[in-house]
Amino acid sequence: MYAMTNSASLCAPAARFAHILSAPVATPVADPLDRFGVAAKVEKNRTIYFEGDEAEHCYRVRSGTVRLCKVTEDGRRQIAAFLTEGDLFGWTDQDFYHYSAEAVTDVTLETFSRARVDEAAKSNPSLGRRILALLSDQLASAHDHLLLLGRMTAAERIASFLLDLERRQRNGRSIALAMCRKDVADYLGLTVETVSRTMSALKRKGIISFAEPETVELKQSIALERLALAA
Amino acid sequence: MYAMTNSASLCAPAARFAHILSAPVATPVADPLDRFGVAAKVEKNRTIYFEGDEAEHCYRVRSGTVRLCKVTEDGRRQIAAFLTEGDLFGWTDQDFYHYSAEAVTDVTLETFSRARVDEAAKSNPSLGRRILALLSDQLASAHDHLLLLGRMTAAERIASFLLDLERRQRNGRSIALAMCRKDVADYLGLTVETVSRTMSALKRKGIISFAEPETVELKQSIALERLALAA
DNA sequence: CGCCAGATTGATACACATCAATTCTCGTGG
DNA sequence: CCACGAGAATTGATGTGTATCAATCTGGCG
Repeated sequence: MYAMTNSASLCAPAARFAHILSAPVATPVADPLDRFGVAAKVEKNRTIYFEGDEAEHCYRVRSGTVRLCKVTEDGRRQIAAFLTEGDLFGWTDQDFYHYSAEAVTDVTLETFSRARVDEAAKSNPSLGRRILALLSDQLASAHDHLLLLGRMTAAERIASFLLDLERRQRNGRSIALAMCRKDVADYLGLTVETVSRTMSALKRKGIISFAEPETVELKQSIALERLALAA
Repeated sequence: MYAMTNSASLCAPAARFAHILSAPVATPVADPLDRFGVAAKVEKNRTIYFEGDEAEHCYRVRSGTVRLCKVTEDGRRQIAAFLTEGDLFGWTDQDFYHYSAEAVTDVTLETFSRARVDEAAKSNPSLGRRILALLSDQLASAHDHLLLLGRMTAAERIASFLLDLERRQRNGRSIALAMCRKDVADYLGLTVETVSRTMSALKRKGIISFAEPETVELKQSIALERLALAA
């Protein structure tokens, strides 16, 4: 286990995975990736790689949550995705990462050298396909996210977000938010205050409930779905 | 050649990166795609395929402009990308298209059967690479677009949009807008009125100029770039 | 206990949306 | 050639959703 705690460039291409926390990626049979992943740990709020770093590695999340984001000179931030167990990121075809990757919580990762992956893909076409499918999924999620940011109201954004989280973590009725309100806001293109107010409003209406900010229960998924009616 | 097969967001930085994974960059020789494309024409404002349709074909734009978009039940629309000559689209790995493709102008296309492409990719690994690079570029553009929609003001959005168009069509100083104001608005997450007002304001300040709505000249690119300072 | 960061709540401001006229462009037919 | 109509673009008046500014409130931790 190497502590990658000292930020700098640990590199991996900016790959934007499923919308939020994804779960799929089940690894039924021998996953070709299982062979050359190198484990790494990253502490909460450390940067895994910076936008613009040379893209030398790709990653898979073992545990914890990762965010992919961009920041403007004047500090505005947009989060493109939250990644969780099983999610791949950094799988770009370009020379430099297009997005920064940061640990939302303490995280354990598997890292893959691009050169090695590239090599492996030559002899194993199914690996190439796998990466293709990955990028394709990420692109689809990004497109949904565009609609959300360009055309949805605050309530609709929150509703979609919560439903998305629920879909990805099938732990009964209650959802664990690994990220703080600011992260949610930067993912949804809102401010913390608006996120907070909107969630309070949903709570007041009995559509959701929560005692601490990081554990939310969906009381009326139907109502939420009605709100999130998009696409 | 298709230096920018890329499509997604117009606010993306020019593709100035060489490829790592892929074959030597500048090999504009015999494109494997040239072999099995079937020509097709689509009239202005016709739909090429609908979101949710089975994804049976992939396309390359020969001439004209195509838009990729999503529409909600209540008619809100988000355009994810405008595509022009040389751009590829519809190259998903999923069974169904996740957005619609429509002709902004009269368009000529080359269509490729997915089955055939899949077949060809098996024997020709460089084709697989090519598609990978394509998706990777589209993803990068989509990420830029997320930042634009989530965190930029109307003026910044317009500025990025115009600069992006300029970058893509190197025809001297003046830019031809193939799309109407509504399309621009739906791409930028604004209303027609705001697009119109913002462009008028830029014109009043002498930063851009135009006699007809569809031909814009950038008088002070520097000022525009200052506005679009994002990323 | 007291500090501090994160979350919530309140008061107010503002950027953009909405509603509503014009104006402009262009195609069509008298 | 001009009147006419229709759709697109522009401009104006007004509304509103969310941002901004500013207090509290809360829970974890030294």
